Amino acid sequence: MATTPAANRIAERKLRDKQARRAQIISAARRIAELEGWSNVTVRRLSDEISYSQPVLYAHFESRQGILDAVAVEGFQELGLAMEKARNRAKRGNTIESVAAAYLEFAASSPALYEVMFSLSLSVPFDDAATPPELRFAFSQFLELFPGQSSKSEVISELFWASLHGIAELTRTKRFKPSRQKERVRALVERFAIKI
Amino acid sequence: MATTPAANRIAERKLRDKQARRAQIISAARRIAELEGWSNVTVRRLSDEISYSQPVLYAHFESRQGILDAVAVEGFQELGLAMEKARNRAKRGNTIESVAAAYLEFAASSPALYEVMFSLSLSVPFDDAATPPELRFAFSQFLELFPGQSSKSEVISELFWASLHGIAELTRTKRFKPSRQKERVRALVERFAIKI
DNA sequence: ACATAATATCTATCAGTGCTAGATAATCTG
DNA sequence: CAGATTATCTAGCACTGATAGATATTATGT
Repeated sequence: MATTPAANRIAERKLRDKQARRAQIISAARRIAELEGWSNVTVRRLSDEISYSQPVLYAHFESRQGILDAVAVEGFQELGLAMEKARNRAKRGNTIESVAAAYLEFAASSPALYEVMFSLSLSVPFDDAATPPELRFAFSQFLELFPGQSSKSEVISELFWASLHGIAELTRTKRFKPSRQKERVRALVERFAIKI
Repeated sequence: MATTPAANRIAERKLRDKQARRAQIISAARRIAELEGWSNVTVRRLSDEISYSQPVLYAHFESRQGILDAVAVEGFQELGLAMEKARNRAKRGNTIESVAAAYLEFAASSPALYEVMFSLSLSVPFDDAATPPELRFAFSQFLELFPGQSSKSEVISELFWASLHGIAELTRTKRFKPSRQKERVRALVERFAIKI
């Protein structure tokens, strides 16, 4: 029953291959979504992209939705990192503006990614044991902006997130003219930088 | 070639029937969406509901999306009316809070309707000649809240709308606990009632 | 009143979707 | 090297939105 070293190396290689293929699927889904919309991200299309037959995808993901979820989680990780970077880079006093700009820049530059991050409603709840750490990490960047132990600072963080999300979403769905985005951010920062 | 009065009455009755059927379709779509989600609003299901064959729906709407659009437009009309009512009912000084509460109440009580109103992105653009008046009417309620001729008040209106939309959306997708909604609204109103 | 034109509606079908069962090929294990 | 396990494929199901062509119903001109 003792697994030989050779067998170990083989098993490892297989695992690597599997993970690589998983990454390929996610990356293809993301690329197609960004170029042609999520409705064109079909299981058949994805299996074509990775040159495997259709059922192979179900060895990596439970369902089509599972693929979208994986893309979304990747998106939350990237968004969190972008915000963290913006916070660290900012000069004293305008961290809020810096993070706001980074958030909206992320949403604008990857609209399909942003879309899937917030349309996977029921499958990935937030305040739950099953909430992906990537999602928590992203939200923690907001909490850092409004330090304080009270539940009040948490409410402010949520509100700031909501405002940014609203701007991003109304821009993405063509309700807002992109031209006035700077004015919007300025007005937003004005209202959140002050102590009330 | 002169159409007789009888023929006129018949034509009118036919028109009435057609409009009634159109209303039936929209109402069925809305009901099913609210109870079972938009993915269960299929053309076949709708044709069942009105006891006609499937292709009949295409005499009323160009496509399935056209049905969703019609539901969304109806939603904007109702949202605008709800906000107008809240504004008129409010005591002097807390119109902003009153409208905010009405907005979130609308979104919470008809989540599927709210969803379709903001997910029909490209098919109904905002700042366009083809923007439905119902959509303009709803947004005009925000403009009334922040009177002033300058473009600044328009930016504030947009920002307020965005904040409410963000709250509504993050609540709908289970990112926010509904229990703290009152605190959020209070913090939001604080930030928008003041003059900066 | 009746043949003809126009309208309303249906049945049947298309191509495409997510997903799965069952068969086959490739690989590992004792 | 035989037997078990794993990887992969082909073929199919039930469903979707949408449309073509046939059929029934209604209106119109003489």
